[in-house]
Amino acid sequence: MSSSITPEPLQRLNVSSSPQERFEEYLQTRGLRQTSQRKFLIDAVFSEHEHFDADELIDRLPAKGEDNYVSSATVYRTLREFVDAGLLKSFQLDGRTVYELDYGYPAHDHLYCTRCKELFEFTSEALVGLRDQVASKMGFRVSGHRMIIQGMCSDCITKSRRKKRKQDLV
Amino acid sequence: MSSSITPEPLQRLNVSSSPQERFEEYLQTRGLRQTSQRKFLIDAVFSEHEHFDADELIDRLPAKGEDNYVSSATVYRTLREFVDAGLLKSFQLDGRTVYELDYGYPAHDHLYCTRCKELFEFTSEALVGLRDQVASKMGFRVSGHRMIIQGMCSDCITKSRRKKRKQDLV
DNA sequence: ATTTGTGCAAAGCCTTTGCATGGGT
DNA sequence: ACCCATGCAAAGGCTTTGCACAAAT
Repeated sequence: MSSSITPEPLQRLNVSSSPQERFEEYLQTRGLRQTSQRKFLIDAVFSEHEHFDADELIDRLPAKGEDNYVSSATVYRTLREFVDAGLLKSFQLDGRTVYELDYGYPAHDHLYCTRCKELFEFTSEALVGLRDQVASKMGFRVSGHRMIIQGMCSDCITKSRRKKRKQDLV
Repeated sequence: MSSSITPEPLQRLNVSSSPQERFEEYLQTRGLRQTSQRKFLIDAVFSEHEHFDADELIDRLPAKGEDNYVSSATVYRTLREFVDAGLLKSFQLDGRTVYELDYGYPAHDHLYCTRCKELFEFTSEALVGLRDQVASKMGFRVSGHRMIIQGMCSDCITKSRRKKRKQDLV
């Protein structure tokens, strides 16, 4: 029961095909095309598993004039496709759209530190059980959920204590 | 245990002062002013307890030229103050900011029907317990949370079945 | 050859803000 | 009299879109 909460970093799951392969399949079944931009973006996105928004992604991509430059419009369009294809998940935080890897990673929820703005992940089977119990009581057919716990992470608790001590000395 | 989920409509709690009184207090302690617009808006907002966004609120307020007209800028500014004052809560849904009554109402979470776009409320003590348990494992100091269960409400399930049956007949 | 994708710039949507005027205290 | 609040219009931040050209099938 208490082991149902997993604060450890999430591991990639064993999945039969890579994100690249899965996206190819997605494109082919809909008569869409494989382009250099799409290939480049999928590699860029899956090269690290942080949370990011469109702007952050654009910042770490080649700038205009450099090789492999991709316009922002295409980045936005492609991020949507990745979500459609089940490669990424997206949600809203502080007004912007945040993306995270979905394909190949276990379902999880988030803790959000309102001081350092960092997102932490956790998994809890009990939460999913509770969700389904609530939904069934309400006659709902569940398709998903979004749980974000807001607060202050341990690092920030420490830092804010230090800061407060300093202030108290003045 | 099973009684910890409350799908029934939320009731107003007994609170010593009205939203109006509480807002007056809030304004006075900060040297802010009571204006006709603020009074009018607080009445408009607390006259029904639905979820709404700025646009929906503006739509049901008097139009430009009519009595008690309030500019959109003031509506936006005032909604923020209501949140600061603890009268309203706000959260993001599908990109827009949704407001709901907070002062005088018990804490709760939401089910969101992605078909009819309606929000339903539920309360669950177990969810709060789980939240605190997760947070403490992660060294977090909790300040709040946001849980939204997405899916299809019972009405929409019925409707979509009917629709499907019709389609099948064609 | 056909049809989708891309880049560019413009527009959209929701919300905030600068500024001059109006109104509480 | 002071200074906060309002209305207006303009600007902001993020995202989408129309269009002409480029590229994939």
